[in-house]
Amino acid sequence: MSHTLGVRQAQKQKTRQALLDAALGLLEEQSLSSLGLREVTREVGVAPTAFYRHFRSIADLGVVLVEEALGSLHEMIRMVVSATDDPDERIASAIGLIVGHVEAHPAHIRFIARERSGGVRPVREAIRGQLARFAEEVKAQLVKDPQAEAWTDDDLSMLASLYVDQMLFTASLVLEALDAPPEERERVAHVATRQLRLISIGRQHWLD
Amino acid sequence: MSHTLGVRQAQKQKTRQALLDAALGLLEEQSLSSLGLREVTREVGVAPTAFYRHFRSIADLGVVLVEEALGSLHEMIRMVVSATDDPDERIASAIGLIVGHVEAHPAHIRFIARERSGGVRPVREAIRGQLARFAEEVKAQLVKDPQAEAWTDDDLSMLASLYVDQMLFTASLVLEALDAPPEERERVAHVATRQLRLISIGRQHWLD
DNA sequence: TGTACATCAGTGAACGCGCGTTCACTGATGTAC
DNA sequence: TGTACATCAGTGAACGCGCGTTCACTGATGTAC
Repeated sequence: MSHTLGVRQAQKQKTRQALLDAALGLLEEQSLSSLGLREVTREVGVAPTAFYRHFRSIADLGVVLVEEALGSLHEMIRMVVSATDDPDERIASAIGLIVGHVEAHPAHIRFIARERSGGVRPVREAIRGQLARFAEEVKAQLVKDPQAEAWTDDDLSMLASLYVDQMLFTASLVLEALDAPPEERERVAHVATRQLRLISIGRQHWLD
Repeated sequence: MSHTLGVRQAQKQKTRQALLDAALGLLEEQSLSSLGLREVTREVGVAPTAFYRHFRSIADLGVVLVEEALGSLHEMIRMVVSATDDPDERIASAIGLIVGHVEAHPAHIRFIARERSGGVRPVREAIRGQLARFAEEVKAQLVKDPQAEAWTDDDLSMLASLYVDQMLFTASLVLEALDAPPEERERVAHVATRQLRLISIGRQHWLD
């Protein structure tokens, strides 16, 4: 068990992860630019100075959180796009995956939605970069679809980024309704489904 | 000239507006939750305590900024929706209006995009409320369209909120490209145009 | 028009507080022989 | 296996600083007669 990591390294990793988790928890109620280093260490129960053994600054920690949060999203997007061929089934499965993902990682989604245009530049840029990578990935999937044969490269990029943004937007809708009564949550899922369907219909008739 | 407002009231309004303008300027580089009261008064050149003659807190000032920023957006959305009948012309005019608006009020747009999911609850809620009002307004316009006759009420609401979100999203795309070279700005406008067109096509075939 | 008093936007000193960062330290873990 | 030394994650005291908020104030503007 300890043949890969010494006790010391393992403990260090544990503290580092505790700092990340504490920060993410505190960010449910505030944004990164107002999060204090002492707040985070207090939550974890270590001295403020211990922070510097792991991160240069709060902004630095924020960039790591971006990677953590979007790593899990990555996996979800792959599943969404590689679903069945029938458009309505694909949409239903996408909504289901998004709802499941938001329920499993609400704090990650909130963090990304909030800091995407937040006040900390390196974090904003890390998010933008990752979302661009997602769009490329989605585009690579779209290319495989026979429906896409006659599409220009630019139009495929446009469609891919529209999908990525719509997905993130749907995720924040779902997030807002997380603590709402079930009928409100169903309404949100229903609206999101039809928004995706409208985009899907536009896609089918794009070349008419 | 002073039959409606005394010299004292006029001066007070001027200081108040200066505080709002200074705050908006400072918010180009940070988010509301990290903006300090002393920062704002320093920028204006008044004593920190003067702030309290106009606002209870920074969050309070933020809510006023929301009204100011979305007041001007209001007007723009009305113009966008009430454009000509031809879909492509309508889209071109919408993009033109959005670009013009972003160029005229970049700080307002940045503020709304940033604080829409930012860390200050009352501000977030003020924005959400105003955007819901926009969606209703757009829906009222959509109802007048003969194309919409057979649409259900729910689907019209869905389409209206999709339009509002897409418009805000387009505005933030344009904002990001504001200082970019002209070819990048054209590319953004082009992508935004085709995204709106795809939605428009989906709308035309919704009932097929 | 002139005078006497009331209002109130903006002032400036003072406060207690929590912040980020520095520094020399400690003591458990790791390594070499 | 045992010993002697090196490493380094986490500590705790100390610092200077800017923050939000309080308070009694000042002096120009407003009002009543």
